[in-house]
Amino acid sequence: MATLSEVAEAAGVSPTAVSRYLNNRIELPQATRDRIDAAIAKLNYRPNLLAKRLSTGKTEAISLVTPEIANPFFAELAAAVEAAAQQHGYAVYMSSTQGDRAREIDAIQRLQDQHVDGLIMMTNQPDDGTLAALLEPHHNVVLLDEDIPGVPVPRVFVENEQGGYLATRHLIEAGHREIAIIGGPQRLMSVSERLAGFERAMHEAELPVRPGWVLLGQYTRDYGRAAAMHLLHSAQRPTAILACSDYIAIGVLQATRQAGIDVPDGLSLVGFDDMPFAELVDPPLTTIRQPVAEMGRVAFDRLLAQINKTDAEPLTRLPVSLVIRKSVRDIRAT
Amino acid sequence: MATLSEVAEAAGVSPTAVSRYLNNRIELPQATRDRIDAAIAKLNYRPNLLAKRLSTGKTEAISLVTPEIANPFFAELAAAVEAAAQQHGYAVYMSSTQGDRAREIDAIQRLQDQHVDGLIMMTNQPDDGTLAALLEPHHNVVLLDEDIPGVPVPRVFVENEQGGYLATRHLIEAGHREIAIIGGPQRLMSVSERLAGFERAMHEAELPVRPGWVLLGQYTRDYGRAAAMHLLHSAQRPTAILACSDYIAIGVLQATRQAGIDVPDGLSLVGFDDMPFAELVDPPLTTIRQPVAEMGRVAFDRLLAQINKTDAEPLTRLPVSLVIRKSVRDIRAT
DNA sequence: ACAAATTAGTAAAGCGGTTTACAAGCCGAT
DNA sequence: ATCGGCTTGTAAACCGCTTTACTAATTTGT
Repeated sequence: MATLSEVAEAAGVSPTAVSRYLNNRIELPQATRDRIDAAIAKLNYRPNLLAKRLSTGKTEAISLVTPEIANPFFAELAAAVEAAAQQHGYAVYMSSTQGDRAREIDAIQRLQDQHVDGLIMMTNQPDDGTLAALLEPHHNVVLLDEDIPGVPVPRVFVENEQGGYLATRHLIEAGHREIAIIGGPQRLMSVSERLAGFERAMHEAELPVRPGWVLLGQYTRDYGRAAAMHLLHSAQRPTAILACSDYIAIGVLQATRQAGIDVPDGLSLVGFDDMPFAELVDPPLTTIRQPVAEMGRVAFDRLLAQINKTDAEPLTRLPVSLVIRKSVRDIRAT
Repeated sequence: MATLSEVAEAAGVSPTAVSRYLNNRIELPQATRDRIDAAIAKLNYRPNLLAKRLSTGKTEAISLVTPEIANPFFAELAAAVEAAAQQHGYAVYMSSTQGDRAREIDAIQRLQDQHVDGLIMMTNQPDDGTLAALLEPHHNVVLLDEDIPGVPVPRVFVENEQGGYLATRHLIEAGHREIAIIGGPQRLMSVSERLAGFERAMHEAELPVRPGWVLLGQYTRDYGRAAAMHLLHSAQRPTAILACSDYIAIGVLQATRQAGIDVPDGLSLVGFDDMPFAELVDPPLTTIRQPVAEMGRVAFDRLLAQINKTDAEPLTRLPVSLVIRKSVRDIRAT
């Protein structure tokens, strides 16, 4: 592997000249440039990244922390971030934390250790302050999808409240009055916001929000199934359920199957996220779509701005939209 | 950020001593060790990875190249690789190539540039020799899931032939005799192997393989739909289809819906991969399961062996299994 | 024609570790 | 008393690039 000095020698100039030429920090006459180019070609020179990094302190890499890369939602997000990063010449270092706090801390550590220039952080569990404290001294971080309160960095979220509102409105407009909501961990921002949207729509329609019909637990299929089971076996059953994630919705669907209830005829259901499988399940799921690709792109843009010390928008809210499929039945006709 | 020299000074020893102590290349008396440890703690010293990497030429990172990280199959594989890498202290750089040859080359380039210590390569399009030539000089590479012929590196594949065989046998045992197969690009190893398994089962049962019922195109939903459309509209229709991927199977399902044919009553269907959505679709898909997590783990193990110059198994074939759900109907009873 | 300004570079000091080669001090054995 | 061999280190080169500070040669302005 040829080095810069070897190239310089072959071209009859100093290493400095070659370095500066390659980094566009000097204007050289055509003749000199040709000699250098020739030397580079002849030696098949490629700059040693490791050396460059040590010298500049920049890594041209960012870290992407997701709870679980195998989850299609995060995988899509990761793909979008990676595409944006690639365009700007950044490599992406991935880590799935599996909801493990230690791994999240690890990832932040790597930022401290100059392993990467920046960090896009997604988490799916409430922070007890640990993460916030660790993140506090860093500016080159972006929070994506879910909040970690008290960290002075840009955030990229979706209009969760609006999503909850749209979904609930859709149910109400289909004639539903007995609506339950199943969501993830109560302390998660996305959950409380979606719930707020639900409540706004209910109040607007002068419908009561029954405490027993607000079930907050986990963003998982299992929780969705358990919660739905509970609802379906209680004395009074809702006619519709708003699931705060498509995973939860899938769980609900399992429960209805088990209970012998048809969706949408016996129960209407709206999901959240529009995961790739949402249109494949039976029935195809009416759900709230998040602009996943855009979230990834915007998150990277914000991070790049932070890395370059340009001021980034502190909070970006991306719009959601209702995707109507077949899991909601209009019961006004009845 | 404190440096090694500062630690050395604070501990009253030379930088060499500290470096060697930290890397377990020297035995020091307790007193000295305590002084060094105290200095490290006091200065909150963390070794600079960039410097270490330049010095040692090792990066403690590997690169994972997938066609498309948003695809759940690759995402799961990536998750498994990442988990294994994490355990051994390796970071993982991800790149999705989107089937773009230039991006694949890019990734190999990064290996050459010592960006990473090793490379796990997945591709989903036949190689014209370009990749093979680029990969040839490298030993620290592992090919996963799909072959690139002529590269002298370890490979980790599944028993594709056996998968094709199992799926076909299952259909034959359910009484099917008119079986079509829809697969990905003909030149892809996985395709030809799965086809070979199909043919073996057919021959064994003394059933003819009709050329018009072997449709090889893309591993996509769209191709699956188009191919199924074609089959369903021809004069003679198969009673069963073997789809060489679950994506293709989904496409087939779309086509049957459009054509008003019920699965499994009007047509039996077996998929391949057992993607997460396979059990969620309607009807739940009978399919061939690949041991995704194990594939990722084994691939990393092989790569690690290569990096450490221990000889790795040149070819590993992981077993597949049939997962019976509801997309195949036994027509013998008819 | 001569100073000033520009052009076309260079030498050398980092960046923060690792590693090779070498050495002082001390001990036990001869 | 001396030799060899451990123990406990150290000095300095090196990894390959970037960058600051500087200069010789050439052009421009007057």
